[in-house]
Amino acid sequence: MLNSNAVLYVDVVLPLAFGKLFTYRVPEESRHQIIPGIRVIVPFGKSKMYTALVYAVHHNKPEFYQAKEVLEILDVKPVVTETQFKLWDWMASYYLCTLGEIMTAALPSVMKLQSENGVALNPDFVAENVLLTADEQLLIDALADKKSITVAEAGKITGNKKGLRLIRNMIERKMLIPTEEIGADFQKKQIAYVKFTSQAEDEDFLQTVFQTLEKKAPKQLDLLMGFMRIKMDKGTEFVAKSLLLKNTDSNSRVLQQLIDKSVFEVFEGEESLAYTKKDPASINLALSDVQQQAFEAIESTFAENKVALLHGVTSSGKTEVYIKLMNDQIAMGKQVLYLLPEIALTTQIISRLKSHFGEGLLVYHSRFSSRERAEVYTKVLNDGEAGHYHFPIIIGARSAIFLPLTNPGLIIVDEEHDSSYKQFDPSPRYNARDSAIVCGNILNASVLLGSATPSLESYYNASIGKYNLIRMGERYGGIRMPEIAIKDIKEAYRKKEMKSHFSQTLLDGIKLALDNKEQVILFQNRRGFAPVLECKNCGWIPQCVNCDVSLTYHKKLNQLRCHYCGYSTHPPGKCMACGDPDIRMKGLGTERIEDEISIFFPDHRIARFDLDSTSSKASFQRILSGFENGEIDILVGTQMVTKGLDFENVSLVGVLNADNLINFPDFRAAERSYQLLAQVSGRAGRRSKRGKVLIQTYQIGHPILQFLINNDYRGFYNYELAEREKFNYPPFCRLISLRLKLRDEKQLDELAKEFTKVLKSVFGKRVLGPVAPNVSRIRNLYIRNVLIKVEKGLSDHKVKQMITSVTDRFLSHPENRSLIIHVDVDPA
DNA sequence: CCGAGACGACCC
DNA sequence: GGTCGTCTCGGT
Repeated sequence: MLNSNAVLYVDVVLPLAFGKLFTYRVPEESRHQIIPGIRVIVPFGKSKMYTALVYAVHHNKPEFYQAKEVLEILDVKPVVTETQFKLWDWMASYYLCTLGEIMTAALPSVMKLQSENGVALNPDFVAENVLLTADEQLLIDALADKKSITVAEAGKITGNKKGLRLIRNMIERKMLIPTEEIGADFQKKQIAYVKFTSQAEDEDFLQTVFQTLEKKAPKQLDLLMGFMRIKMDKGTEFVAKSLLLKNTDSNSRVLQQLIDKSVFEVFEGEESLAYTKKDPASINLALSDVQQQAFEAIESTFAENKVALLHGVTSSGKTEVYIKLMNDQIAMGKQVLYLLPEIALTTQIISRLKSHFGEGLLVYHSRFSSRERAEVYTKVLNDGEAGHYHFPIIIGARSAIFLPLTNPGLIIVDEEHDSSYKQFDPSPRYNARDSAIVCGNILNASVLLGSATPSLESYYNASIGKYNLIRMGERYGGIRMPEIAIKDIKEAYRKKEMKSHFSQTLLDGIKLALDNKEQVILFQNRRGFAPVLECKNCGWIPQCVNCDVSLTYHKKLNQLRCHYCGYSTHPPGKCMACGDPDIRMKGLGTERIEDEISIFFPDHRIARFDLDSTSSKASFQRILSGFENGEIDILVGTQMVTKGLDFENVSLVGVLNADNLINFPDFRAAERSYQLLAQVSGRAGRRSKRGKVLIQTYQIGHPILQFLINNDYRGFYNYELAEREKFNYPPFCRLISLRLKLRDEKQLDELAKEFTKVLKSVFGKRVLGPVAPNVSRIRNLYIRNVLIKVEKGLSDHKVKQMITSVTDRFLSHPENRSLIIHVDVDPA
């Protein structure tokens, strides 16, 4: 129990990779404001301040050091709830990371400003009474006309590297106060709305306007009628200007004329006003029989407190089922978290959900700025007062699992097989799908995993009864599964049927589709133009200077680029090894396909959809809507085209080379290939016509491809499960991967061997390696991997404890200090 | 005798 | 993970 007058201390989480909490003293005057979950500013080290998170409040004076004092309290109520901390604790112990790393991942960066913290002049400070140093005077002068500066700027102004120390001192002496961005309201995105003037509310006035317009200005009349129609539909007094103009096919000149006539007025308002919230009861979703059955099976699964795995083929109409489930949760006054892979979060799916849930939908993903994310975060945090949610539906990518939900009834993880749910770097290396299940347990929410191609783990869990499996085996509305054909390119080459990288069959197929005014997707899982340049004479291949990979040639930029560290250079005019000018391009990237296909179809519009062509938010959207609107005939893309996009008019999907997928040296290669190819195939086909998929490969007999042709997920599952059992891989064991990094390769090899030896002394033959990974150097750090295969049934907690103690002990030896060890639990 | 770079302890 | 103190080495 907290005593009312003894000194208070707080244990705080710092947004750093520290495994422990830090204890600070709470100033007497702040004692009543301190509760777990709020943020505070604390001094750290000799010259730094951090936004820290209060984890615990207590009276235990630290024995071995003098606790520093909390400088500032930033929140009135917790920004991290008790249940969130439970999830954080689980993550930290399961994924072997620190709370600080989780804090860094969980809170939008504007909520944890550090040395970028701003400071302002304390209005209560009276300069006359104090003797200022030159630096202090400089800062105070600077603040006189700038209102606030960041700590970093302060350092520059004073030319003093110890800007933070100076500022900390000045804060302690009440000269300055830290400015805090959050709470000082975010700039809400404003858009223009149109509404009637008060004059136009009058029936008679409106009648007159109608009469005048009818004769002279039909365009204005259309706009007016359109306005009234939308207003009626939405049940609001105002309509977003952009929406009005778009829906009435009008323009701002016409609108201006009506404004001049005092019919309309325009005002600026928050963007979210544009959507009206609908009464869930009013949403009448007509589910098909299959959908209805799935819906009911899911509901009864939830009643059993089990996880539901919805296996629905592409276009089976899973989304309708989701919407129905969401609706029910809203009706019960609960929240729903809907997770999707990042690149599946397109406007397509968002606007579809917005049309159902209106302003009740919040979106959260990494294409948002930190500020926008903080806005969503606080909205979720403050929502749900008096048991009512303004934003019951929250849709987001991986990191949305960290949002401060208070009463979720349901968490949906769509495309649950997608490997982007797993964070690779930096730590926390968590899997949002698995975390969602834990989160569901903590918050007492049901969890639904959905996929057309479930991960082996999830399907296995369903087969042993841990999850309930719900199948939706047909495509919605009678659309047939696409016809998948395999083209043997080895034979095609032999018969000279290949034109550059396209078989004649593929070219014919494309031509047919285009002739029918249908669209084509060409899939190649590699970006750039040609993966490598190679000297014809000596075989020299340009390599990255920082990483152990060959550079990829990008034609448009005329650059050689490293896809790992971003290094770029000009392509050499001649071989750097032997001087021979004959340098050839080898291999195949999306850019080259885009280039070459335009030679065969010069009159058609071709676009490319990959990481390079979509780097900006705008270009991403431009290409998507261009394809949607039929302005693009052929879309060439990497796996980006496979995620969550529904294109009505695509009749042919071509996979240029399935081999580099299938042959990827990883135990998940087969699973990934199947998933990727099934997903990309799912883009083909539409209501009236069966879609076609043509896969070019050297290995026509590969079992994966056979299962794919027959749309036989179960066959694939059984085949792959047997492989996993044979070689002891998940789901038959748990994997923990350790990545060792060091600048010096020779030393790394020695340390890696040494480390593995220690590890083996504890884990025996569960330890494999060390091995140099495919890419064995990134950003000048050499890498070695060690893998631990832990059989099921072994105490997870103990295993992790042992790993931690082994690594800590190993790193505590002075000669091993520079070694970096990254632990990756359940690597993707 | 000084400055630059390397290294390791410590951060509450 | 970053910073700061300390140490060493090479320069004059």
